[in-house]
Amino acid sequence: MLADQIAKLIEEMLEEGGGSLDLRRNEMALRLGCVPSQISYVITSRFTPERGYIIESRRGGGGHIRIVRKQMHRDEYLMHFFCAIGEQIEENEAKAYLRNLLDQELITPREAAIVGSALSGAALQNVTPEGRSTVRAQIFRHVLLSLMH
Amino acid sequence: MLADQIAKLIEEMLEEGGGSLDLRRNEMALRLGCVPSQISYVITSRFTPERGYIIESRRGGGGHIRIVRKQMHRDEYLMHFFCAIGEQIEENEAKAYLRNLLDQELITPREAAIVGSALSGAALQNVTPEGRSTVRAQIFRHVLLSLMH
DNA sequence: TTGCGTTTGACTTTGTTTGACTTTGACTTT
DNA sequence: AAAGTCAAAGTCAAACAAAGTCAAACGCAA
Repeated sequence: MLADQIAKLIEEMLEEGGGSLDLRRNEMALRLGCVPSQISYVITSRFTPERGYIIESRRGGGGHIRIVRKQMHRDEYLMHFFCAIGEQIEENEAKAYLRNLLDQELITPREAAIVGSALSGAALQNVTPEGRSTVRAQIFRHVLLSLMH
Repeated sequence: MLADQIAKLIEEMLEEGGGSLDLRRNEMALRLGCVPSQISYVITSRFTPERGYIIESRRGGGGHIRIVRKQMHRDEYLMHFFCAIGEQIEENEAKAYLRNLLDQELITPREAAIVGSALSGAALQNVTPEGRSTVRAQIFRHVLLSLMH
């Protein structure tokens, strides 16, 4: 299958690039004889943050797509929290998790304060009360993902 | 890419000028083999006030462009951002501010990543698109407040 | 035969490069 | 001084060069 070939190629390139790579979408598509958005598809479906990849890109002349593989050693711990949070989370529950992360020395006190304030009811006052804990969970999970990178 | 080369050169010159520099647009364009307005483009797209630069210039014979990197003091700087953010802020804009905070060493790269992900469109996907930039601004401002303490 | 992952291509958005034209300022000439 | 000249920088829109988005079509396995 096309998508698999592309994924394989990207993996090879990642391998030889020591875990990171810059690619030009159009060029690669041309090389493989496929449509450029196919490359995007493969990247968004296979090289997701959940699977340990960071993607960044730039459009316009001289644009590119950068893929970085983050070595997962003990990020499983963070993943544990990630899963534990679920779809919704209350402020005090979030605070408890943060304390926990702090205890495990997975974040610094300053970082805990930053995240705590981002998740506070005050910061989310413009979100409807019903939506708040969902939004809070979403933000928290993204923060955890960013810690894995 | 041309624009990147120019930006790099300007940064080097800024460095060696201790944070400020005078340049002659035409001369520089000639040196780099590009059209003069390309220099203007780089300056307006990369050395913006938002990223902490002040630009002044004079036309006519003996004209020049002066670029100054401004450094403020911690809380002043944070307060500046706090005000600059206003009621709403787009993701791109927020990223630019974060880069700036990082440059000023008011936050660490890890903290920038954390806040960046908390403010990302993905983290706020459960907020209505219309409300998103308002919520983002609110969160960002609270994070800044937490940095002042 | 339905549903999910895949493939495609039209369209959008973002970023860059160029060049024609305008404005400004210093200097020179009347 | 006023007017003219020329050497800057400024402005702006068009052309170009990417990547992103999205929905429709496709195809296979349950």
